[in-house]
Amino acid sequence: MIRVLLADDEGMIRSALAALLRLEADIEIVAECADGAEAVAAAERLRPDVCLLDLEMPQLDGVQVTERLNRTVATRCVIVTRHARPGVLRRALASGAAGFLPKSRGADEVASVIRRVAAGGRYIDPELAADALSDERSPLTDRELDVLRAGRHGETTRQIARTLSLAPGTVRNHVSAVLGKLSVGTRQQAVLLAEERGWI
Amino acid sequence: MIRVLLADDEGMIRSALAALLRLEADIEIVAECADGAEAVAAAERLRPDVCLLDLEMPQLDGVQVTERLNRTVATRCVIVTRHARPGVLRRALASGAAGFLPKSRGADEVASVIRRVAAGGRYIDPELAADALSDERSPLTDRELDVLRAGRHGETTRQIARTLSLAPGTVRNHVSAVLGKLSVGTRQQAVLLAEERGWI
DNA sequence: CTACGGGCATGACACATGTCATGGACGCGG
DNA sequence: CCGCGTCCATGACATGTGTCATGCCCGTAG
Repeated sequence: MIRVLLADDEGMIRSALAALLRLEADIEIVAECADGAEAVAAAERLRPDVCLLDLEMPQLDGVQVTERLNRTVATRCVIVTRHARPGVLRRALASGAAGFLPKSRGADEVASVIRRVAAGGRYIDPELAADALSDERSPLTDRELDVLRAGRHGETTRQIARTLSLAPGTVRNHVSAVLGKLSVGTRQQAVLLAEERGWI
Repeated sequence: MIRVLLADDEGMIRSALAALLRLEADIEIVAECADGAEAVAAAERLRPDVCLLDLEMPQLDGVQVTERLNRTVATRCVIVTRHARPGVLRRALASGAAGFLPKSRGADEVASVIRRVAAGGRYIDPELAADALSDERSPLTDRELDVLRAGRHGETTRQIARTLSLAPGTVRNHVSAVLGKLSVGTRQQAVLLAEERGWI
């Protein structure tokens, strides 16, 4: 019997997957969690064999949950996400995830991925793995990413400067470098692109 | 037997719901669609009793699909969405939807909503309906919303002006009015807020 | 009719933003 | 050691953006 923890902030998909997985004879759902913090707590208490984690969750995202659990519990994590990009996959694997499944795939694949991972194997969505091989890593420097993150929600230059303890001019310079590298004209477009590609 | 069309661009939730609904004795899934255009075409061909439509879809969103179908086919539409806000609910009802269900609700409610709607009733998520009664309508004028939409992805003032055939100064004026009404400092924050509330 | 108010459009002005050239810190290979 | 390249930080300058006062159009109340 494979003991599975399920975490997804979207109630409908969480309960739908739970209902489907309960139909499988060899799978037992031991917990359903709505956010990352809850998932960590439940996993440490219940020690499931496999954790199926949504990437986008409040408190802690799937990658952060995987990082924590890899330190404390002998469980294998599968990360599931809407936005499946090479950059996201890279982050997921770096965190120690044993599996990566885009939500564009059918629900019927979930059970087989869980079985494979529980047996000690890994599962990476094949199509996405191919993309990730043709490696297009972020051309941005660490500092440039910092600035982009700090300005993600339309914060003004001055606010970003204060957040990072920089002169406003420096922030503008970094932003300018980013715009040049990404060939876009405004911050907001740069943010959208970087989010799209999983760089921030 | 209730004949149901299912449309959602996210494969996993679409197939999961389909699998669950197939377990219901009185429900038959006659089509699964991955975008709005496909949903319209299938609905016009198959004439299902109920259409379960995701709001966020490529091509046509759930509201647009509902509008079209209400002109051509005798079917009842239920709109399902992640971002359940009063503004979104209002748009959905205006388009003629018979039901509105946030994705935060459990998958087990879906079947009962379908039955109720198929029987000629309506279903509105109770919690959200309460919010919508404490009517917080958009304080923005039509033109201001146009400008906001045109600048949604970080377009420059000049581009927005060209899109709407306006002088750049006019665009700036509308933007300024929006920022004032929403009490925010930048366009991007205004866009985020308006998207949040379902105004654009 | 006329006065009034709201939405739309515009231009002038102050300020924030993006661009550019420059300099310092650090690591690497000749 | 020295030159080279990269990243980070900064200030001056041009351009774009937000604010404001103004005028037009139109529907409505007096």
